[in-house]
Amino acid sequence: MISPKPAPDAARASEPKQERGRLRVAAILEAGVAVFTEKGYDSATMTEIAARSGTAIGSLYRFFPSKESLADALLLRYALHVQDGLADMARQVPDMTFEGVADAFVDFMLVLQSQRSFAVTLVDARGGSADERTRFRAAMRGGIADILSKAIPALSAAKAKVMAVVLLHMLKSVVITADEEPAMRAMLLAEIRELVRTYLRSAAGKKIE
Amino acid sequence: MISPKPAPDAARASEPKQERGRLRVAAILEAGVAVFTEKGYDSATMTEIAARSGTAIGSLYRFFPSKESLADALLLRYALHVQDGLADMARQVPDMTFEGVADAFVDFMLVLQSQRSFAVTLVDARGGSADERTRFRAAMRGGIADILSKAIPALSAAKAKVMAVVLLHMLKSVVITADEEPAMRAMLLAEIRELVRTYLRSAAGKKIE
Amino acid sequence: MISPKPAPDAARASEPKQERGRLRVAAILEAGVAVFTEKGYDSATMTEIAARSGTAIGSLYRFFPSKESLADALLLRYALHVQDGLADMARQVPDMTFEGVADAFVDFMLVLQSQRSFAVTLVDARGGSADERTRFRAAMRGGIADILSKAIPALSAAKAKVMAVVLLHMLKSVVITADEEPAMRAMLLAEIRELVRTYLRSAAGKKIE
Amino acid sequence: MISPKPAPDAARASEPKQERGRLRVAAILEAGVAVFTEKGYDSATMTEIAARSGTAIGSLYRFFPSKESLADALLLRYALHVQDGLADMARQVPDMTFEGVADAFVDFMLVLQSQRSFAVTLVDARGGSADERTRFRAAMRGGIADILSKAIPALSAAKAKVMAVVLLHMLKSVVITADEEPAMRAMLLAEIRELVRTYLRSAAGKKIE
DNA sequence: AATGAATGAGATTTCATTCAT
DNA sequence: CATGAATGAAATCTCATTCAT
Repeated sequence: MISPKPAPDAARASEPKQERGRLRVAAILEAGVAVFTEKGYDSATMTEIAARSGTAIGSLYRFFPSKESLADALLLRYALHVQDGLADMARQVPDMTFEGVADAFVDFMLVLQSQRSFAVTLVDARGGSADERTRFRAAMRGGIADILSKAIPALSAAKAKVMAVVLLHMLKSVVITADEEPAMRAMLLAEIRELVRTYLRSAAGKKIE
Repeated sequence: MISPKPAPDAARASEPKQERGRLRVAAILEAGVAVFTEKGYDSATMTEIAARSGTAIGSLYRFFPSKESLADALLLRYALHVQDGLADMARQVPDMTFEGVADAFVDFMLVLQSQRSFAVTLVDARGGSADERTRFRAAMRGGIADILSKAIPALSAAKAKVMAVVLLHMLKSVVITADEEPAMRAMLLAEIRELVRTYLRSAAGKKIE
Repeated sequence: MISPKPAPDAARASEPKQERGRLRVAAILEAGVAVFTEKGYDSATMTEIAARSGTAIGSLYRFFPSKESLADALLLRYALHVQDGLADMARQVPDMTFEGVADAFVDFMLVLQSQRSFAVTLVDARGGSADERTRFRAAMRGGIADILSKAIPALSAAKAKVMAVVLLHMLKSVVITADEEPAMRAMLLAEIRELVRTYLRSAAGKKIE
Repeated sequence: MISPKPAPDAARASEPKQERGRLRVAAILEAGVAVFTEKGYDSATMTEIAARSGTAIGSLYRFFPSKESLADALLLRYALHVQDGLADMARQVPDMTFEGVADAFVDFMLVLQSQRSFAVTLVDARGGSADERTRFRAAMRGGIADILSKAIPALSAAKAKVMAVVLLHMLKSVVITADEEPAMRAMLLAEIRELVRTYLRSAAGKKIE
């Protein structure tokens, strides 16, 4: 993340260039999301990403010196976005019931996926460097474990971590329901929602009582 | 990497008519599983599969006239194997408790995955023809729904189908635990096992009481 | 050797936008003429055309995204050239005798063939798309019929068309004489010239007297 | 041409084998004609020829050790057939008018082509060895020149040879008309027939009077 | 002798990446 | 800096021909 604040009254001479660059990068990232999502990492081509973002291939490579680096950047951006969301959620947990937390998890995935489901593609397939993928996974798990700890104070750190992994996997199914027929999808979401509630409840029950 | 489109072709060009041919095909299938698992569908290359199975590239194409046909054949073989396993399980359900059924599901996935986890790769990514993938998914869902219906007779067919989808997704996490460190893996498996039990129990409870 | 089917594509992927590109394309076209002429469509290889034009194979495919598209482009270029020549000839017909017209036809073929005799190869064999070949043939026939109508005004349109087909075929022999020994070739050309004259004369005579 | 006459009362023990071989070869030749005609020399595959003739690929190679040798054999067989026909024609020439001879030429091509038009493919393209092709052409030219000499006794040998080349080329158009629509084809054949008559007549006139 | 499995050079085509303009 | 032409390794697939059974 490049800090976006120049001195407010600095000379504007070089500003437009930077501004243009930022727009260009944004366009590339959007195109990258679109193409990776549609085609998968391997079948996506840098040429198409360049074309869709209205960028010359040479310019694309100026900003992202390799296909992998572009995937990494997308993953990072997505990770930050997810972390934000999870942090928000963590702050609201104290005022929520188990059911509320469970629903919040499912809703959170629904929001994410409506924005970009490509993360599944990139994280679960081989997009980007293994490092970046690992980091991303760790961040998500950490965020979820944190929320779980807050929602169920009796939980040990270890248990929270284990539950986070399982919960994260369960939540992925939310994204996958997008491929189902609408009627089926509705039933699936209801079922998943119920299962997450059950999961949290039972975890709390076991530990608490 | 988009491959030059092959005409839609049968899963297999010609059944081998000699013993030699059968051995060759077996070797190719094993190598196919290995390479698809390691690299994913797109990144796997026919050249590598040929090399690993000690087969000349031309011979590989004699039996599997396209990359897609090889993926389809693997998927089909795996599907048959899974169906067998689920059918076996269905027969034993009458004598089992909920806990027993839940454990059987998890154990079943453990057995499968120790054999070949590539199905996840091939089914969830873009391996093989969409048809074959759809058929495979339907078969798995059907088999699981069947077992659920037998284990919880009060279940409606529709509810069983929905649960099968959710359960199948949960069980996939069993395969994925293979990437975790041994200690973590053990804890995850225990957790998943418990969750599956909880899921079955709550489904039964809701319908029954 | 059947090539993996390409999607039907435009004759040219992208017009070159720089001077360099234009030179490259010219070099490729020349090499294409040479190789197609020597080897025929099927036996000609893109690799050889690239090598002979001093072009990397990837660059060749940048301009002509398939072997067929290259053949089509060559055919089109040749067709335009031929149409020009026939149009020129049509303009001069009013001032010519039958003998003059006959000789002009033969000379026209001699000029064409000294430039590139590959068209016979590409049109009569299976070069390029069937569409392009058909269009080419129609253009040639039309041009010749036009001249015949002008040279022999009494000719019906239908008769002119039939004669054009026959005449065109006869004129092809001019190209083929290139393979004969010089002495033989001279005699053949004289003979063909005489035959074409006879043909025109007899067509005129029949209709006129 | 293998002489087909064994001693009439020789032991029959080995006969069936030879007989089988002859049938096999005949089947291969027919399949060869069909496939070469449909696909052209390059695109025809030995595998398809083997399949269509009900022969194992290994057996095909026992009789014809290369694709070229098969093409040569076909060409040779065709040449003999053509020579026979031309020899027949030569014998009948003394009793014929110019018009009769001209028509006989055209009819002869019609008969040939209805049998196998593949010769054009094989001779004009690159099928078989250059040697065989040259020999074939020479034979046809010789046969035609011979007939011309008989039909027009005043013709010098050299002139007959030249005329044979031109005439042969003209006659090829008969074969090519097969691709035209029926109505057009009829008109073309009539036109060609007339042109051949005119050619012979003018040749006779010039030399005689 | 017959069969068909096996071979591997070579063809077309793609695409990440570099580099001249 | 931007542009897009150029590069070439590598992938998929074919087929004439050989060789083990």
